Amino acid sequence: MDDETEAAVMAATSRALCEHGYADLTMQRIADEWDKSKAALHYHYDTKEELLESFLDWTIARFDSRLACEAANPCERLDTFVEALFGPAEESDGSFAIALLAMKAQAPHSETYRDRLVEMDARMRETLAETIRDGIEAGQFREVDPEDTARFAATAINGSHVRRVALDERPAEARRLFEQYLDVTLGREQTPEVPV
Amino acid sequence: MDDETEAAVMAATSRALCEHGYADLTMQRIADEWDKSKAALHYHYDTKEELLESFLDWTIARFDSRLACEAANPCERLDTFVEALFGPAEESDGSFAIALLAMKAQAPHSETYRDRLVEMDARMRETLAETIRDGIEAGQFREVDPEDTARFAATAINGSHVRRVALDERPAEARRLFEQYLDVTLGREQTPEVPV
DNA sequence: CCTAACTGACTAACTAGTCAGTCAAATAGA
DNA sequence: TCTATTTGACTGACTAGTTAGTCAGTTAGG
Repeated sequence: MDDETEAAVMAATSRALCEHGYADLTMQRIADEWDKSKAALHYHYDTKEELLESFLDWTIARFDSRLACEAANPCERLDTFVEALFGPAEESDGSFAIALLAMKAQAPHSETYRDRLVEMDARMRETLAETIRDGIEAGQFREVDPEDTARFAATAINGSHVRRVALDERPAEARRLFEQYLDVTLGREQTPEVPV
Repeated sequence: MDDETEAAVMAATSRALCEHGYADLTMQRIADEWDKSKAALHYHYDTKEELLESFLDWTIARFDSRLACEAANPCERLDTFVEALFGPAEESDGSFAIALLAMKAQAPHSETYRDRLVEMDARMRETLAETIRDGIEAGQFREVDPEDTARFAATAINGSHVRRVALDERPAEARRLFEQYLDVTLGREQTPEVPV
């Protein structure tokens, strides 16, 4: 199966999942979004389970690639991070967040899902912790515990994610508070007078 | 329908939802957990949708009652809050968190769910903001913005909740970081030297 | 002509919801 | 008080519709 076909199926799955939700996600609906028959779907993926695992992999890969940043400056790297998580792409679309939360909610019932989400989280935290370590070493950030700070930041990101999906809260609001938290905690910029 | 019956059905729904997940939650499975027939369920609740809306109401009511605290001291009220969210009940059980996240993930596809979750969140944030306001007035907390701080705290709580369900992370870990955040942000206790 | 990609029609299993009838306990009538 | 009737809670069997997955056969390109 070529990459183009895979991408088309994954995009169709994403659309179907956003429109109908995980509970009402059927092979027929994915096929409809793909504009092919249900049997064509089964030609490429033996079972629904197999398709959905591929979809989780694809989703995580997209997430990883968005977070990738080669900048040397820790501050800059953090900005890219925030931009990837709360930027205009997230603001307008939201399908990514909806699909990902659907699978997070399914994690307690699927070891496969859970394992991959744990891996994805570990990678994100490691990226964050490393950036914080570098920032401290460069004298740009305060001397916080990098692992703890990364974990709490990840928790805040997870929280923003749920709120965006479950409460339909604007990512811009979450972004403002998250950046404020980073500024205060890491001692970036000028005014830690009245922190939040 | 008496309260006892309702409680039994709600508990059965909770068990079925935790065991099978929202996607595989059927009237038959709820009935099995209740040890009654599927028809008995339809005798009390006309449709599955009606039953699940009742279940969300019941879940939110349980959440609210857990957060209730009459203490006058803001610090104490905050402690009760943390205890209710991360305490031993949450540590051992987890069914509450799993069920709630299942419905949060479903929110984009159900206005009813979304409305109720938004209300529940507003109540939680208002409780937090008021406690913070009182704490500032009493000179116990730093002069932070109560609404912003409450919103970010709520986001961190939401995040801990997802991590507990999706990543199977221990609540005790989340609690430690959350309390550290509160201590530093609100200026509780002694050492804001090396904040996280 | 061969093969990869695909279709439409099919099946077996499962779904929400219905319905006629059961049964015990409450209620009413004498 | 004894009996007749009603009522609320429930059951097992049923229906109509939907689901994942199969399969024989079609089609287009090399």
